[in-house]
Amino acid sequence: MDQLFANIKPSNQGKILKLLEANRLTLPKNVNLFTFILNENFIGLIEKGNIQIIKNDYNGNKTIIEDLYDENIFGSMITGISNKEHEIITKEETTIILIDYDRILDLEYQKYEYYNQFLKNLLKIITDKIQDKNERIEILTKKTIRNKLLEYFEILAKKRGTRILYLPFSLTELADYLAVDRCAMSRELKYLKEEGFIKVSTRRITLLY
Amino acid sequence: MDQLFANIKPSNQGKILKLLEANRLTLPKNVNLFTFILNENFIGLIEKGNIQIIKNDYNGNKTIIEDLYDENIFGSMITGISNKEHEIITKEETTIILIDYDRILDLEYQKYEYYNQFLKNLLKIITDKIQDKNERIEILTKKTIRNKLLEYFEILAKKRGTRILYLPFSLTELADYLAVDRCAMSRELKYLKEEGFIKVSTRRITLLY
DNA sequence: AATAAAGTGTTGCAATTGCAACATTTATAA
DNA sequence: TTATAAATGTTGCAATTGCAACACTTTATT
Repeated sequence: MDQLFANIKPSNQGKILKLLEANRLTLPKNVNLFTFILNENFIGLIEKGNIQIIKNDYNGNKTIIEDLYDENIFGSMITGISNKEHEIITKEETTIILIDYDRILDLEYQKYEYYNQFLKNLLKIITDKIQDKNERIEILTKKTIRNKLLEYFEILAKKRGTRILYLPFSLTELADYLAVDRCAMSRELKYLKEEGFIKVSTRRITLLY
Repeated sequence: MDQLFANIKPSNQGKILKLLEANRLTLPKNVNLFTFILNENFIGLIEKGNIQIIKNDYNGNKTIIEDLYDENIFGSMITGISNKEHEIITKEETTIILIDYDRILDLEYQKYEYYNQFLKNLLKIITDKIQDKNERIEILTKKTIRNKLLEYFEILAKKRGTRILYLPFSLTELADYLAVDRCAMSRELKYLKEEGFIKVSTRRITLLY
């Protein structure tokens, strides 16, 4: 909520949600959000919890497109997801706010001064999201598994400000994120360990370089 | 201009540009925009021309991050580019409008009713850009050169509504975009031709499946 | 606590890819 | 027009990767 409603008084936050006919949902673990989303274009805002946006292609390959936590945002327009090819899965109990995107772009709200601020906040959240995409592209662009891993670690280290990294997901999911074979990645991690570049214990990775 | 100023009267368009202290520049072919951009955070809007945003990594690998034409938008916040690692190169004579991004997010403009529309237009442009990123990720996620090519062709075909495709850039640049070795890609294109999947003549590719 | 399910580690092998080196064609500029 | 640069095509070979099959460990669930 923080980001989307930054510089908007709490009393006006409720008004915006009403104007937009937003719905708040709390869902248990392991459900597909598309069961609950009926609009074509929507924005979802995670109040608390964790969801993953997953694409299954015709080869049976599964790709994690996004892995999202509190205050993150997702949606058909933003993420380019559709219920035909994608799943939005809650990884734990999650509370989301659903907004009809078409209402956001509707002109009639412009008379509310706080709505302008709302749009700016939305803009900020979305540009942050583009940064994430760029990082992912940066990683996927590397030609070897080793370089993908190192780039990923580097980005994570910069974000967290430490070289002791706690992976936000399992190694299986990491392989999906990097779009490489899990076994091949496991092998490469072993080499990196043997060559003294990293130390690994469960999901904690220490960068030694 | 069209997209960014959709539903804004021409007279107000000029006012917005003035409010934002926007600069219009016309640049010759093959110059690096960073020579002209001094702000930390900026948005560039292409009125006419073609630019590429290129990243050079420490291995000397060059990656085309974006290939942009008329009415497209780019910028530090949107594209995550910085003059340390990136080049913004004009591929032909190009006219751009440069806007200080920080001014856009500044609150004092909210009293102008057309400014709200401007923000909404910006939002739309940016969400479109996310779609592009998603497509790129979709492609990079494929594990073989063949599948990357086919995914790329498929996306292009859907966009253009035809299975006769004119590539928007050279094969060398396409290899960069797909993040694969040019020679290996050339070989794979040959196989695709031999197996009757595609026909190629210069930059025209016909999908036969 | 027992059982099931999910995640991890390992490795041989075949397929795919990057790299390098070079020939040829096409585009650009003097 | 000619020289120059850029783009494209080709191919052997070594490096990297995906795949498959399996053992083992950790995490959930009843």
